[in-house]
Amino acid sequence: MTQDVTYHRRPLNRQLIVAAARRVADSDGLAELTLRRVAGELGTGQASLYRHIADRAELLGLLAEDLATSFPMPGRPDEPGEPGEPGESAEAGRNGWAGDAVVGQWEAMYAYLAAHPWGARVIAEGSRVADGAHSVAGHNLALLRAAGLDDDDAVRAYRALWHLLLGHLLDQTAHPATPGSPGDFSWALRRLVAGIVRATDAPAEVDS
Amino acid sequence: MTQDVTYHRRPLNRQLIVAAARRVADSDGLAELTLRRVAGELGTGQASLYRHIADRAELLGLLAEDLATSFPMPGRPDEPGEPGEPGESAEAGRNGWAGDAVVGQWEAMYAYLAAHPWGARVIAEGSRVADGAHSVAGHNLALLRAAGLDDDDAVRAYRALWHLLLGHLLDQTAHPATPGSPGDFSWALRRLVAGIVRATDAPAEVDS
DNA sequence: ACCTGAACACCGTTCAAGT
DNA sequence: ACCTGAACACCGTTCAAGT
Repeated sequence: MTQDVTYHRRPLNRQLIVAAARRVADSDGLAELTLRRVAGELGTGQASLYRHIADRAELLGLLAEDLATSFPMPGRPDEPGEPGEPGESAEAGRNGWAGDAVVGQWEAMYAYLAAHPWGARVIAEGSRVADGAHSVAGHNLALLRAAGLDDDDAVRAYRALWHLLLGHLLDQTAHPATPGSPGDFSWALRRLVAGIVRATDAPAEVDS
Repeated sequence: MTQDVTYHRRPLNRQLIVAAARRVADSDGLAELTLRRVAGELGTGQASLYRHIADRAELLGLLAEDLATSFPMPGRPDEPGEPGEPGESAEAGRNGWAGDAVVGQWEAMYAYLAAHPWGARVIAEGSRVADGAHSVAGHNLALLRAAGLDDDDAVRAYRALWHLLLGHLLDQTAHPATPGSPGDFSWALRRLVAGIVRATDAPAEVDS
């Protein structure tokens, strides 16, 4: 029982490279994520990495995809969400307002990405939208359609929510000492969702 | 007609360095903005720059501040806004809805920053919020208070609008080929402003 | 006193030489 | 056939040597 996992050598596939890169980014930040460092983490030379990845940009893209595949979806049964307090997230979507599920989903995404400060930057810089984000994108579009949006508006709303999240996270990692940021995103998120959802079912309220 | 301006040499103050950096960023992008390139643009050695700036991060900060000082404020008299079509921006704020002025202001800011793709990145990465942004920040807070928000909510709303703008611009520069992005920001902006403004004066509407 | 060419310590990437 | 040490072309930054 000396070891079984931590002594990965030989095969050196993309999985191992991405895992090592994620380890470096989580522990020491994106600035320390150099190919030399990743190669050293795997006990190999830096040139060996180029047999499995095209360049550093592709590695960052794989990292973004790796992160995106495990986005939380607290509304769904088999998804973890926040392990500590599932009550708050589960409550969203049961109440009357159609936007609650959307708010809960994006608060979970915020908490998830806030735990990986490099994530927002990698996704923002990624030349391609992570394909692994398809499942969470589909889930979000379904939530938005359930709130009364048509297909076009659901896509626009998804992008708007994503941009708000991205801007908040990037500003946060750049200025970590700013006061009251955790609640700030929640405040903004609820206003944006309110503006989106009310715009679709409000016309009857306003016109009559 | 040989030249009269383009031949700056000798003094080499911060102003000239920032202007040269801005020229490089505008023409060739942020990736080409190296200290060697800026020094070459000014006809001097790269080491000479360090007598006027501490390091590259400070230069980017000065660049962000330079950009922030000339943010458009279309509602105010002596501010340029969009030189081509002042009618659209001036119209905002005259109509009944209190959010129109806010929407017009942020659409002008979007147009301004979209013309300088490096701007959003430089501001996002800047270790300090550009001090030159104080005037536009004050203007925005005034507009938000005029829309009925108290001081705390005005600050939160300003941050939320800024994050939405930042996320939109960064996503746009990363994926330039995305369809329908110009209208997308306007769509999201109007929903966010609606959610912010209605949340303050809506209670009377909902309760009664 | 002030400026700056050359050097230093990195980085991503490539390639000829190893097995 | 597959891997990799050493080299290449950059980068930001520093410093001793110039004027």
